[in-house]
Amino acid sequence: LLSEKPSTGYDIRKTIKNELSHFWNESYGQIYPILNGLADERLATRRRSKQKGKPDRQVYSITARGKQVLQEWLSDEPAMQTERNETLLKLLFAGNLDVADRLTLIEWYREKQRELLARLDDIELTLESDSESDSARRYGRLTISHGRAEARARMRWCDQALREIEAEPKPRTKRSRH
Amino acid sequence: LLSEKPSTGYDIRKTIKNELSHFWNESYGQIYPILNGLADERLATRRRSKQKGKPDRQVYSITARGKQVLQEWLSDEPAMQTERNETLLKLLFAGNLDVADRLTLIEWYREKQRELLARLDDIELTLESDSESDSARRYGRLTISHGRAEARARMRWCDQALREIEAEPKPRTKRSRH
DNA sequence: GATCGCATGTAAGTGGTTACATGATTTA
DNA sequence: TAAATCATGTAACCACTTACATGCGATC
Repeated sequence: LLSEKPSTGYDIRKTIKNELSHFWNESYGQIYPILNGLADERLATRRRSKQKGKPDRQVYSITARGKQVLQEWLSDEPAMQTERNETLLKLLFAGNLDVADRLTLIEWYREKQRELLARLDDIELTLESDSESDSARRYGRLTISHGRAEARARMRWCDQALREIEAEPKPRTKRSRH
Repeated sequence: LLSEKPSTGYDIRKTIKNELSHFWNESYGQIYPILNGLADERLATRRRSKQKGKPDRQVYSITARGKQVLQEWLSDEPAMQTERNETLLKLLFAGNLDVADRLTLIEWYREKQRELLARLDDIELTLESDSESDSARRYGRLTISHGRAEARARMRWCDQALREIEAEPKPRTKRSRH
């Protein structure tokens, strides 16, 4: 983010929350120590900026060396994140639940995707107004369309899953005969 | 997994790798201490089983209390995982790369989705032959179709992204005039 | 003779969140 | 007057991976 503009830890957190939260997140507990580390390694410089009535700001700017290291990192193959989907994990063991709870699980997941789509609309607006560079705006739009494609695919899957669960053959258990 | 059948840590790792790796992963460093913890909390019992020529197996079985705790966990709303996609993160700053490297990034991602689809075919076969219960097989199939829906959506997005990047207006930089 | 599968585990390190501490100003 | 926003940071804790240690038997 410093390659776009000099920022404080607080700024960075805000940007991530407003514009990147559909595919990335960092907490203060990560951001502040990392910025310190960047300064130690001379990948960024720090400048204290005084304000009236507000705490001092620590403004970090990327250095030439920082830009170089960034470019090297960008050229490396991305590390694939370990996929984790707790909904699917629960679904796999849904045999331990009754049918109503299985449906609730999928409906909950579907609702989350709907919420994500709504949030993507907000992020898109922020992105169009706040992006520093043309390329950040252009590629930001692509991250949005990626999010939408995934969310829509998941919603369609939910619809299919709901139909299948509703159509499940009722197993005649010992209990059901009473 | 113990609700399906009694298993050792080694078994569990294998099952996760062969049947759940498209949406979940655990390493030995997690599994063995967790199984120990389950036994401590009386959610599972441990039985040492001797073998000829092979190390002893520690076989864990779920207890009644374990089944109850499992059902409670299944009934809770899933905790949504923090989404992280390093490809999108790199894409957002792709303005620092030349156009060829931007295309390479998306092509790499597309290839990963193709590989995932191939792996899903393998997982499906394992699942059909190895699943313990009917419901595990039925819901296992649903996790596969979820994976396919996501992978296909991402591939279509890649195709779109590649077209857009190729069609980008060439910015007339100072360097390009030489 | 090398490597793979079986089998259990630990130690060190990394990555990450949450809660806390502090405190002024602005907004509801 | 309660709360949100601005602003920086740390400590405690949790989650997770990687590498290591051990060792037999089977396969290539």
